[in-house]
Amino acid sequence: MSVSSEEENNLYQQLQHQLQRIALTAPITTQGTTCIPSFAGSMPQLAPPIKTKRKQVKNACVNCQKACKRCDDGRPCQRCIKYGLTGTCKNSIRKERKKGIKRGPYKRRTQIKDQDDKYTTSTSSVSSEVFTVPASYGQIGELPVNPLPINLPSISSQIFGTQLSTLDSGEKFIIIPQSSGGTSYYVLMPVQQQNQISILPTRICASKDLTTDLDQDIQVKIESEFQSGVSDGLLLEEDSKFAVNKEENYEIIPNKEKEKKDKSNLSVLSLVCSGLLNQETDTYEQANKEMDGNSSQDEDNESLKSNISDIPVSQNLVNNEKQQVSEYNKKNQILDSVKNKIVKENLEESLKAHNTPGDSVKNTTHVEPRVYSWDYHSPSFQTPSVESPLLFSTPANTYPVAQAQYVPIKCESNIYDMKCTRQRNEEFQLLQHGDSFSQNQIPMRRQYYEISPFTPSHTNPSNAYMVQQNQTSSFYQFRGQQLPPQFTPTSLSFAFSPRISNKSTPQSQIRCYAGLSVSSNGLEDSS
DNA sequence: CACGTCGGAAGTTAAAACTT
DNA sequence: AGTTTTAACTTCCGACGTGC
Repeated sequence: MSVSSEEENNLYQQLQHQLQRIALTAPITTQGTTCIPSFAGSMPQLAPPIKTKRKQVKNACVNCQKACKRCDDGRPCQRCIKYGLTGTCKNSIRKERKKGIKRGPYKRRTQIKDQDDKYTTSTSSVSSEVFTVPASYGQIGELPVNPLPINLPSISSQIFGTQLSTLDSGEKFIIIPQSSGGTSYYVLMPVQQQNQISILPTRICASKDLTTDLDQDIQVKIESEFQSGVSDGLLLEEDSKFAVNKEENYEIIPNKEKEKKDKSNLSVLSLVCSGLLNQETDTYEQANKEMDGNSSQDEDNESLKSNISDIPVSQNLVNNEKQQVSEYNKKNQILDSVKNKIVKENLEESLKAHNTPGDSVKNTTHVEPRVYSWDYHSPSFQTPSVESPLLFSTPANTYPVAQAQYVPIKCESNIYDMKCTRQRNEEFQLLQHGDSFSQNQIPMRRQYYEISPFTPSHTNPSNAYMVQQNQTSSFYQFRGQQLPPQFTPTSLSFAFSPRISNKSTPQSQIRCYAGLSVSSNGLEDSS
């Protein structure tokens, strides 16, 4: 089924209208996100309905081919009928593809492998395998899709397939399976961690363009030091939480020596060190604000800010990071001490190399301020953040490591209401694109991230899963106590799973979509 | 306004290259 | 043998020209 531009625009208008209705007006504070589209202070914006994947027939008729006009599968096709060319409306003959043409060695594979090495870690812990892939958000059906970077932890097969599982870290999650080989995903339920702040960001986005030679030099030196002097056991689980956006403009600092065979540990270390080098004080200030007002840390930040002009930027940040990392987990202390030592040594060396004689370090060191897209902290109730990945989806077979996805979710109740009403349901059905996709709808009536176990829908012939309305979930409870209501700026509306029932969907057509909305306080939009 | 032409962007797909 | 990458190949969008 093809959708004309006019129909497409109509659908877009409908969806935009729906989102306008369900959007709540509470302003949202962002943290300078650039990797993820910002929804701050406004209703969710759909991407303009301009670019959609063009549908075309496998084989145009000779007349349409000659005229370079749209054809259809019918013979005669509609265009030939219109112009009275039914007699000559036949499939065009396709040229046979040339054979025996030699190609050079593939290039992209090695590049991607390098990136994957940077983005992933080789630790065996389920909870620590986090990496980032671009997912999709935006509209339903054929409406535009934009990339949304999300964290996708790999998940071990022995626990995959259960409906409610607990990670080593104590976090609970549910599995949302897909039939027929589609990419299943899971929803990770944040566990409140009392008196503990997640210091290490689960991913770091640094602008590659701003990477300085100085930092790279330091990083490379650190790697070599670790390779020779640090045992594998120092590579801790928390380190592997570093992951980076796979988008082109947001990469972790590239290594100079990329082609080493066993890079896993070095990659982890590289990420850790890069994070330490790159983190900005402001980032922590924001993080601390999110973390429900840890006053002592706020003071520390103020102190750091006041002194920042007196200390070379990199060193200042490194020390700051080191201190916090140590607080975060004592297991990192050894690692940090070594890093710190190396960083200091290399910083001094680098500064000597970069400075002209007689200049002070402060005046001559040119360290560009890092541009952090966002800091994504482990989900917690202290940090409901607009930066949290809201929606998720990943094309099947595209990211083979990602069998599951790691997404804090709040579904807005309005979405559910929209689905319930007959009229809107019909609209929604219109928005479904042909038979290519099925629906995973995750309605929510509760105030928070709570989400009930998913069960297959018996009324829907596809592989859709819907929540059971009357079930009460224990998710988002901490030690048996219901968590108090609080502001939650994010929400999820829809998620579509690739593949549908017994229809074969080519890999190129496997896409997922979801809609975005914004809410506050879990209140329903009464309009 | 209808229709023809056509450059080239977008999409498809099969062979080559690569991995397991 | 299976998967991924690449590029040959096709479709058709959209700009433009022409004629009625």
